Amino acid sequence: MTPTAPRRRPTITDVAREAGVAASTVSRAFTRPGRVNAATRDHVLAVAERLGYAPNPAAQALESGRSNTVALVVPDITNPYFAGVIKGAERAAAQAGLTLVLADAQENPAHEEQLVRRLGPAVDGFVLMASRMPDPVLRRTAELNRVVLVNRACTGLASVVADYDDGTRQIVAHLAAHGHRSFVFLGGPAESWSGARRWAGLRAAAREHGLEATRFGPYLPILASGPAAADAVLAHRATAVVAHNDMLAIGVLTRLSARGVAVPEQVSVVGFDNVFGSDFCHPPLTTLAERTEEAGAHAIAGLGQQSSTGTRDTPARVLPTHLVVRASSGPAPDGPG
Amino acid sequence: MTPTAPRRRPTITDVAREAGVAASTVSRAFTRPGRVNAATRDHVLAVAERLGYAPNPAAQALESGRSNTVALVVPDITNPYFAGVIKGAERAAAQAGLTLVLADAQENPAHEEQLVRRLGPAVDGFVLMASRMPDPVLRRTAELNRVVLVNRACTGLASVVADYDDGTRQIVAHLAAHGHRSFVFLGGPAESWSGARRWAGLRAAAREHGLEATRFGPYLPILASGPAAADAVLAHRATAVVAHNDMLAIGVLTRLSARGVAVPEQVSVVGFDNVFGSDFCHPPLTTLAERTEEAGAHAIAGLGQQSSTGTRDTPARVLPTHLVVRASSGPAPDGPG
DNA sequence: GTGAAAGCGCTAACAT
DNA sequence: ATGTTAGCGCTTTCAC
Repeated sequence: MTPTAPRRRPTITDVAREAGVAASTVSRAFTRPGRVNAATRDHVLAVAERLGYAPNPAAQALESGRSNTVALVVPDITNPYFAGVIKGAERAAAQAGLTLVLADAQENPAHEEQLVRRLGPAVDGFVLMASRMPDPVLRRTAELNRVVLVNRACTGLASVVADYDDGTRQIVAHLAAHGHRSFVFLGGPAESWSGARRWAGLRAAAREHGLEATRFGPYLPILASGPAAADAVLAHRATAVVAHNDMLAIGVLTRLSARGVAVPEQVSVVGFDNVFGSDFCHPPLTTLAERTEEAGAHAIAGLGQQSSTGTRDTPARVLPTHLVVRASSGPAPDGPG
Repeated sequence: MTPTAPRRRPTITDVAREAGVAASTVSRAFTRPGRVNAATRDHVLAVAERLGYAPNPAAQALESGRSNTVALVVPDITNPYFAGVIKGAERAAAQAGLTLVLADAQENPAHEEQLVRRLGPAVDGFVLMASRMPDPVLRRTAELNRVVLVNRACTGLASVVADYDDGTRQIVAHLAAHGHRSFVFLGGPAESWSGARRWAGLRAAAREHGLEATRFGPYLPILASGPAAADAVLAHRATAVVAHNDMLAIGVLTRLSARGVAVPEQVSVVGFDNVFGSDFCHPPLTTLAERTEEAGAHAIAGLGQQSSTGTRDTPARVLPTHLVVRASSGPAPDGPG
């Protein structure tokens, strides 16, 4: 049997009364320890500690207009792809003395918009990860908030993006080197900005290398889309397939294995993201890795820059990508290799 | 080139002036739409919309003492194990009109404590997932905040826990049915509450079934601990191994495969958590699944209950577990099966 | 049905 | 070095 509701939180006034000083002195003891007599300060801090006092962030924010809190909005917090970005952002935020709150847009632009509206007044800025909001909404959002986009671009807004042009070139070069003459791209959601960039890059690189590229889809970028995607690949008699992301790629691997198709002997499979699991699926997946932690850290830094310089004219930051070659890709069945 | 800092946020006063009414009317138009003339209300809301006004949560919270925000603190937000809990909590929170913020304790009790202290005044309550804070700290925290624990118990505090007693019994029964006479438990961090519960349950069930149980470790519950753990298992000539969690189990699988040990022919492997990846690792992992989404939802509900009833005397809630049998476990090499 | 005024917890002038 | 005062944006009596 525990007591009832939590007891009232001590306020700065409680501490002041208990310590026999004015509220402003208590405030100073916390925020400008130098500007108060050492003895007084120690006494005040001791009383505060005893009472379990902690400054109310809401009140602080109201006064200063700054909450020292930034929000990171991701499309789906349970998608392992975002783990790296979150980690990187967390570390950078902690280092900058900022509290990071995470919010999940639940793959829903409307929900994302509502989230930003609700959180907006309470935070100092947003990192919008792979935002699905349309450009105009994004721009309107940026009028009232500091914003940095990650893996999404929108003219006039700061962003951090992966170098898909180079990354897709690496993928196509890898396939071409193994004697593949064509490949199939399994596309993700139509509204996905990164999906569009990936396909555009693949197509351009294919042209450079004289490969034929075909797009299938769209597929939901999840394991469960594997069977449909894999069956389409088999029907097309493709020797190589590049999936929108690793989840889809792993789903394809599972289906191919179930249908007795050998990977990479009969079909090579390549994914994007290098997510958790891509190294221990069967066979381990060849995939394009991004510097996700760096992206998260840069995004937070970009936010900080906007605060200090008072401008948001941060150039779009492009982060390198690199192909992680594992066992799921190899020589084309009819190729020279 | 975009403008400089975000423009000042419109306040309730701006809307009031623009709409030609008093601030209190604007407030009512939002919070008690019934108590204001329909025409006035529509006009006010239209003006608010045009100005892009959104109520400042900090100010609302300051006044009412309630923020309609709850915090979910997890030890490591990138650990796929927590994904289900997060999803469940999110859904329940949204349904209850609460904003859910996520915070990452970074596997660090001190950081967790600091987080709770900072966030405490700004939220209506905490869901503490697998908290690593010592009991006394937990109790002190609960004096100032509404708290619900998930997969952690502490007398006097509300909690939602998985039924490890029954779950471990399922695991041991499964191994016994396959003719195993003993197994090795690969333990996780010493301070892990669930780790302790898992081992206690396994030991008790082993006694019931006449199996011999040995504990190794502690190991960090991550993939990278696999080699050390697997080698220990081989040196012990064990026929079955139960790992603290799936990450460790998958790490073990990888090492066993590298060392040419057949699973499950030579060694059966069982994990805990049924995480993302346990179904597509090689071989797919037998593991004890928890109802994680339900746990998250119950935790939020528990918080709501504490608010409405004004008491925190929520009974500990025990959620069933079930063994997902996949290809990593089978008959003992020398057994009857 | 609507407006005026007070106050939530805190900080930043401005005294002293 | 410390106390006093005003005000951040909002809600809530209390008048009208």
